[in-house]
Amino acid sequence: MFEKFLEQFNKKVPLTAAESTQLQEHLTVKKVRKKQYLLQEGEVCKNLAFVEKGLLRAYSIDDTGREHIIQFALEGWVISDLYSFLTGEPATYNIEAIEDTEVVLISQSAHATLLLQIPKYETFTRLNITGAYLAMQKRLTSTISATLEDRYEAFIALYPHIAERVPQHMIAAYLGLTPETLSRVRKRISLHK
Amino acid sequence: MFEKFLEQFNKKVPLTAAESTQLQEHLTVKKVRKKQYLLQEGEVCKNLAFVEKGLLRAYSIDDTGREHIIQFALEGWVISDLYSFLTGEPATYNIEAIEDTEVVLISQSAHATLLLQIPKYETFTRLNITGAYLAMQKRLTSTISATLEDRYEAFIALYPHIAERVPQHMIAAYLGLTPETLSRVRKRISLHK
DNA sequence: CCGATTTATTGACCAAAAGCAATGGCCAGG
DNA sequence: CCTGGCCATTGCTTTTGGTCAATAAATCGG
Repeated sequence: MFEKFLEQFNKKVPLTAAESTQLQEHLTVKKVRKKQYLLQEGEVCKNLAFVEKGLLRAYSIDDTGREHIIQFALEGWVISDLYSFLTGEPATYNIEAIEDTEVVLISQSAHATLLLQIPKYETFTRLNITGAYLAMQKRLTSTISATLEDRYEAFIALYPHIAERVPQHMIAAYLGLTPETLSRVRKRISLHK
Repeated sequence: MFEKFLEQFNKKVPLTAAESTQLQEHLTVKKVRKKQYLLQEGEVCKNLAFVEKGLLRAYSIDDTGREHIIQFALEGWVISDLYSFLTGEPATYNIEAIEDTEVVLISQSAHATLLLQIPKYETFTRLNITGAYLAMQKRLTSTISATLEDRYEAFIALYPHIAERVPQHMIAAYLGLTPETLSRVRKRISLHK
C-alpha cells in the first residue's frame, strides 16, 4: 500500500512501529490514469500527494493559452498546489498524470493532525519543504542567469529519468520556452560536439 | 537586542518566558555597514541572518560577469545561503548590505541545538521555509510565464518598500534583465497610462 | 495492423531584448 | 561647493527567441 512512502519517511526520519501504525491511519491511496487530473485549477487542493508509482506534472495556463510546468513528480516525490492546500484558496495549478499513477494522499485534516500528534511528521515535512526550496532556488537561478543550452543540459543531467519519460514539449514548458526553440537548442548542442 | 526577531517568532509561534530565554542564549547580533559583506562566495555560510534593521541582498555572479539577485531581505526577513549553511559546502552567493544593517545570527550549531531542544523552533523554521518556498514559486511562475511589464509591476506591488530603497539596476538584476531593458519597460508602462 | 493524433523538426520572417555607446543628472565625500 | 563616480535614459545595431506554416516521424487506440 504505502511502501515507498514509508521507506522515504524512514530514510529521512526513522519511525517506531507504533508511530508507523498511527501514521498509516491517516493515509489513503488513489490511482490516477494517464491524462486524468488529480487537481484542476479553481478547485481547492484537498491533499498532498506522494507518488508511489508513475509520473505527474503540475502546470498553469497563462492568458495566451500557453502551459507552464511548475513541477514534475516521479516515484518518491510529493506534489500538490501547496498554497491552495494550506490556505484553502482555489488552486492555480492543474495536476495531471503523465503515466498511470498511484499516489498516497494526505488530506488537510490528516496533515494538521499529524503535525500535532507526531513530532517526526513535522520534521519530515520540514525536510521535504527544505529540499523543495533548495531545488527551486537552483532552478530560478538557472532560469534568470544561464543560457538555454546550459539550462537544457542541466535539466537532463539533474532529471535524466524524467527526460526519458516525458515528451520534449513538456521539457520546453518546464524550461519556459517554445517547443521549436528547444528543438533548435538541441540541434545546436549536437552540432557543437 | 533581538526585538524584531522575538516579535516575529511570537507572532508565528508564541513562546513561554522560559523558552524565550533559552532561545536568546543561542543568538548573537552583528552590524554590517553599507556595501560590506555578510558572506562571500566560496566561504561556508556559518549563520542564518535575521534582519533587525536595514536591507541586504544575496546575489551570484555568472561567467559573463553579470550579477543576479536571488533575494532581498528587509527588516523581519531571514537571509542566508541555505544550501551552504545546511551542508557545509562553499557558498555560491554573496550577501551584501545595501544599507547599514543589523542582523541577529543563528549559527549552524545553534540551529541544530534549537531544533532538538525547542520544538517550537522547528515549527518556526518550517513556517519560514514554507513561506519562502511559496514566494519563490510565485516568482518562478512569473519569470517563466509573464511579460516584462507584468513582472516589473508585480515586483513593485509586492515589494514597494524594497523598490523605494534600492537602485533600479538591482531590480533589473532581480528580475533577470538588463538595466537598459528595465528602463524601457518603465517607459512603456508610463506611456500606456 | 491501420489510421488519427501527437510529436519533433525545419524554414522564413518578425518582434523583443541585449549590447554598445553617449549623455546628462545627481549625490556623496572631500 | 566642487568633482568624480554612480545611475538612469536614449539611440542604434545585433542577437536571440517567438510565430506561423509545412512536413515527417512516431505512437496509440481500436
